[in-house]
Amino acid sequence: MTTKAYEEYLRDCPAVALLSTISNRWVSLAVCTLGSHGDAMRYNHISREIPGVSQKMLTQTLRMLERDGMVRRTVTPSVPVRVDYELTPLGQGLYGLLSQVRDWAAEKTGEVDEARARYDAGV
Amino acid sequence: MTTKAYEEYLRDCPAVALLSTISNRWVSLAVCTLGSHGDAMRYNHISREIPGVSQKMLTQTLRMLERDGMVRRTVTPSVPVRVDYELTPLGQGLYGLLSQVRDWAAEKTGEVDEARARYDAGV
DNA sequence: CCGCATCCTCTACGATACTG
DNA sequence: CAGTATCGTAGAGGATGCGG
Repeated sequence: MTTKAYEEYLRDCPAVALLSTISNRWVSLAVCTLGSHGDAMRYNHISREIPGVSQKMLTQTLRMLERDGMVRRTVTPSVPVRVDYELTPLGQGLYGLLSQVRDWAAEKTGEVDEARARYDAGV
Repeated sequence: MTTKAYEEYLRDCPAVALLSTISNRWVSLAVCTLGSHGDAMRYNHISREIPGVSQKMLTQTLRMLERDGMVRRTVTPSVPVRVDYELTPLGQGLYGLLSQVRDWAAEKTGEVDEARARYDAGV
C-alpha cells in the first residue's frame, strides 16, 4: 500500500522518487539490454534477450521508459508493423551507470555466494 | 509467478540474478542511507532516514543485505539491546555505484519531468 | 508483428499485536 | 530498542485471446 509518510518522502524528494522507479529489475534489464546492443532493437528482439519476461511487463516497462524520456519508440507502419526501441541520450547516461552495476554484479557473484553459504551455515 | 524461462535465466546467469536482487527500491535506499552516513547506524536511525518504510521491509532488506555480505550487523547485548548496521567493503563497493545512480537521478529529475509532461500532453 | 484488454493468481507489503 | 508473528489487502505480474 505504501504509507502516507513514504508518499510524502517521494513528493518532497524527487531524486529518491526517480531512484525508486529506476531500481526495478525490468527497468535495469531493459536498459542494459538496449544499451549493450548499441543501436535500435525491435520488440521481439528485446524480449528474446530477456528470457521469461512477459509481454505485458516488457511493454509496460518500455512505455514507462519512453514516457520518462529514456527510450525512443519508432513505429514503421509497414505490414506487419515494425517497432524499434533505442536509448535516448538520457537513457544512455543511465546505461553508463547501470552497466557498471551489472559488471560489478558479475564480478562479485562468487563473493556473494560465499557470504550466503556462510550465513546459511552459521544459523 | 515468474515464468520457468525466467527462472532458468537467473540460474544460468548469476550476474543477472544478482542485478535483479539489487534492483529493488528498499535495497538501494538502505545501501544509500548507510553509505552516505559513513559509519555504523542503529536500526531506528536508519528507519528515520527512510520515511515511511515499514519495520517489516526494513528488517527484511537489512537481513538480505547481511546474508549477501553487503552489511555487517552488530548486536550489543545491553538493556535495551543495541543493534548497529554498517556496510562491509563489498557493500561499500555497491554504494559507490548506487550513489552515482542517486546523484544522476537528482541531476536529471527536471529533464525526466519535462519528458513526462511532453508525453502526457502528446497523448 | 506488436500490443492492448481481460481475468486471475500470487506475493509483496503494511497494520497490528506481542516479546526479550 | 529491535525485533518476530500473524493476518489482510492492493497491486505486481502471468495467461490467454483479440485486433490493426
